[in-house]
Amino acid sequence: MAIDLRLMRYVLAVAEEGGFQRAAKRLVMAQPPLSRQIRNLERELGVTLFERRPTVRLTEAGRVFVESARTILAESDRLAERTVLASRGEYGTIRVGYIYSAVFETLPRLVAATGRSHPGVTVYVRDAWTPELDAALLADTYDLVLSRDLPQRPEYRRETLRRERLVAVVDEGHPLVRHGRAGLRDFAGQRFCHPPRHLAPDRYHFMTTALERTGETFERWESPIHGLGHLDLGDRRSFALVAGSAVGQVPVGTATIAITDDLPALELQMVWKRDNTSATLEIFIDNARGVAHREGWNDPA
Amino acid sequence: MAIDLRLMRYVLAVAEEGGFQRAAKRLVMAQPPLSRQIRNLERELGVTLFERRPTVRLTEAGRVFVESARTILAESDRLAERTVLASRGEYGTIRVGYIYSAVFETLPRLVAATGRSHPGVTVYVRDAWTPELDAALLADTYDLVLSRDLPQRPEYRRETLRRERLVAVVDEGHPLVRHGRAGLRDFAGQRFCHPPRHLAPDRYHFMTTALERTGETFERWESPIHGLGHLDLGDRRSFALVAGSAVGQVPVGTATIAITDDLPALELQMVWKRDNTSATLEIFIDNARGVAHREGWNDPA
DNA sequence: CCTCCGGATACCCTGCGGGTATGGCGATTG
DNA sequence: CAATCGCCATACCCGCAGGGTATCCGGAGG
Repeated sequence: MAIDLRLMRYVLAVAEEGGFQRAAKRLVMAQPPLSRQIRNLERELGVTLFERRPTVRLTEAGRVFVESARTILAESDRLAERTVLASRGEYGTIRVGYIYSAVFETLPRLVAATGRSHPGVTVYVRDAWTPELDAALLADTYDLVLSRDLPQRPEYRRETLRRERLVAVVDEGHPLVRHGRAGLRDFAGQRFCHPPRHLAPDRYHFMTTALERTGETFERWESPIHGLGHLDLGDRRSFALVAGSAVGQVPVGTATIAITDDLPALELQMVWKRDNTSATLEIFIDNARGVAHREGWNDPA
Repeated sequence: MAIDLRLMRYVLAVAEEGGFQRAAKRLVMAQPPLSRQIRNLERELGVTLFERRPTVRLTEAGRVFVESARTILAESDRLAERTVLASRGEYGTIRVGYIYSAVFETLPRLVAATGRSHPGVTVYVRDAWTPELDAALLADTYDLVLSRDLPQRPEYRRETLRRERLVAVVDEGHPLVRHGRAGLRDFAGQRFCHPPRHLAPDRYHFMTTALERTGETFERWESPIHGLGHLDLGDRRSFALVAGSAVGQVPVGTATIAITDDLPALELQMVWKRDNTSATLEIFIDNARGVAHREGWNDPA
């Protein structure tokens, strides 16, 4: 015979009530079977858990038993609760991969909203570049990905989460800063800084065609490192282009300038696999839709 | 009905074997009752734990259940084991208070020996001065105390653990260092540094009488702080007196000099309360006796 | 010495958990 | 496409673990 939760409850009741009769009352049962159960347990373990005379008190071994039993019982109580929550997707983990530019404002909002409405949901987040996100999503390493130009695949479902205008990031001493806004051609001849080209080819294409359409020429500089390396501008004739949600979040020493050109908006998309049936994922997606709606993420700003 | 450990084992078996028949086999039972138990559980929770067609697989909720169930089962397995160990004193906590001078060598040896022979025993240690140790022992805050001159009380049992000669601690540039040994009168006129007098009155008395018996006079300096403050000697005409086990353990910049006077040995005693029936305490005491015997702690060195 | 309180013992009985036989559904194969 | 096989579900039976009632016993208090 193995020790089961019932026996733990019995021992706990006797320990806490300090007597078999009171404990039996609390357990809504008669005293003799309770006494017998505990005696059987003691015989099986070969250990006395209670001194009974002159008064019922825990032995040292009893104290150890009670201590462990308490945590086990507490954990088992939560087991049922958690399982029910999990069936509705309200308990569990969702793994979200995202491109760097989502870290400024979009991702934190989503995580915060999910955490507030569903405290049992853990959102695991990790940044990466587009090719890595694609591979991870395919391999089911992530449940959902926030990206701009993930390849089209039949097994993917995608939804546009946010539309953003471009803004330029420049050194705070840059001559255009005081206007606050500028056209791309105002940057003619200056140095365009961008992230490693092979890590975000579509994005690179989007930006270079925008620059070419101005008819002007630009110097170029490709940052060798991931992340926000291309924002380390270094002088007053360099500029980078990022999504509008970065405004107010760029590194110290830099400033943002709104771009007035009539360009198609940058789209940030949520992408997940059609066959991913996780209810937690559903909840996260619904939440994201709600946030996008409330915050007006569909009108480029 | 509540979820009990048996059900957790069932779910776990089905999850790990990937089928009801194999799981039943592992559980040494027939398949139908197993299926029924799990279906009842699912009904009670109002949650499906397994997809059964086309193949038996865990649902999201099932994964959460299994995850929690694993830790609960592991913990319950340990419960019985720990309880049995505890009945022999081999699992539990013992709280040991000690005076600073035991920290050099004596206490670590005892803790290490106990940890090696009884991995389930946690030794909680705390240093303090004699009056504090006395109060804590009386109040059952500690189970055992290592001290030199605790008051005699009828409820205490005590045993001498170690006899030690005095050694002097001096700055490493002190003129007597190169001899390695000296009589107390060789320190005549120098500054005797000692811990706060009211915190170890008997020790203070022991040392001052030893100094007075030389017929010489000494300057005195009472450190205002606890701990090893009185070993912060500062010049080459100061000395402190400590128990011999401190040799090789004193702060950098200081050195020890053996004292050749024929003085009564310093006794380090274990003291505990007669009515403390903790089996863990017994084990610790037996261990300490063993270490003292093996290390020859009874002949002053 | 008696009483009373509380745990232990003796004995009964019910229902839960497990067994056997069999049905049903989906996938695989000639 | 039919037949077969694998595997889980259903139906029904049974034994015993666990709970109930009645009673005994030991120690503390008056």
